Amino acid sequence: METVEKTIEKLRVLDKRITPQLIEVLKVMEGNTSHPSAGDVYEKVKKIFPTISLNTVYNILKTLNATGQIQEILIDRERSKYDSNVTLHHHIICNGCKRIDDIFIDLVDLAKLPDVIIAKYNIKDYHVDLYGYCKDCKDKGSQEDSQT
Amino acid sequence: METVEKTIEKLRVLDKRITPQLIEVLKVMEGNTSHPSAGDVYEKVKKIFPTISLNTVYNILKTLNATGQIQEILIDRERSKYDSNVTLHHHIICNGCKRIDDIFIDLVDLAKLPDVIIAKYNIKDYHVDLYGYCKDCKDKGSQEDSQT
DNA sequence: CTGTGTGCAAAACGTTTGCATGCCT
DNA sequence: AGGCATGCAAACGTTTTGCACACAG
Repeated sequence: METVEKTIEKLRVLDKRITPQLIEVLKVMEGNTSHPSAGDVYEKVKKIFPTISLNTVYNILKTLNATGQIQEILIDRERSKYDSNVTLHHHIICNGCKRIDDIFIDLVDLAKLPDVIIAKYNIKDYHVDLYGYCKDCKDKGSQEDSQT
Repeated sequence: METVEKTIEKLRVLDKRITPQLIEVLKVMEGNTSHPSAGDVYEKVKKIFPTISLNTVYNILKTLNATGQIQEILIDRERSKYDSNVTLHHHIICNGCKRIDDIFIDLVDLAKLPDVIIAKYNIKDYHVDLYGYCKDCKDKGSQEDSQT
């Protein structure tokens, strides 16, 4: 998403009601690169807006995702995470602590795909997930495989 | 995974007990390219082995995944899917019907990653998920976006 | 004023856990 | 015979649903 203000404008155009709860969620997500879960967002918003319900956070995140302001990340089986950056980028997931870092280098060459496949499916989007171990986990020796 | 027989041998080496339930799950997975969920596997095995429990299917799939015989796929938020093909390949997900097809062309050029990142994380593995619409869904006009 | 968004509670769903029993080795 | 795997039931955590109320437009 862009700034809170610009996002509000986009939502207004889509006839969405601009509620204080929505604005708080936007503030939490703006520039947030930590890929928070719905629960994470709820906890943060609750500090500023104590009466908000988890359900409302789910509703707002669903709307933001459906309208393309944010992107739902399906990497952690236990809970969805949300990415405020909807531009093309990829993720590196640490097999140890499960943290998700962003990569802004496009590693994919769609031109390698045969025309048959391009024609058969309408590829609109793609994600690359790289799996490894982050520095912290390497230092702690948390790898379950390879070099001791 | 390879053939049921070869997989059994690998599991035997790992001191896993070869139970009839395990064998039935292996039979369901062998050569299966439909990326079934635990529930799907359960339903199929139950036809041949009516007393098997869903829990047992979960246990077996977990073991097979942990030992590298199959691979858990985290694409569908609602349920894990399992891929009997553990060789490097990617997935095309239909935004309409959510079916997952396999792509055996490697689209990724890891060499594009700066050495800094390669050194920082130990990239061991990567997945590419392409999103589009399969032929069926295109014919049905199920796209939610673009060209009518 | 109208109806969408909120908040509460309860339900739903996939998955995990606990435990007694069974059967592979 | 010993102990891991099974099967049943209950628990768990996330997400969804239903409904009355509130407030943005």
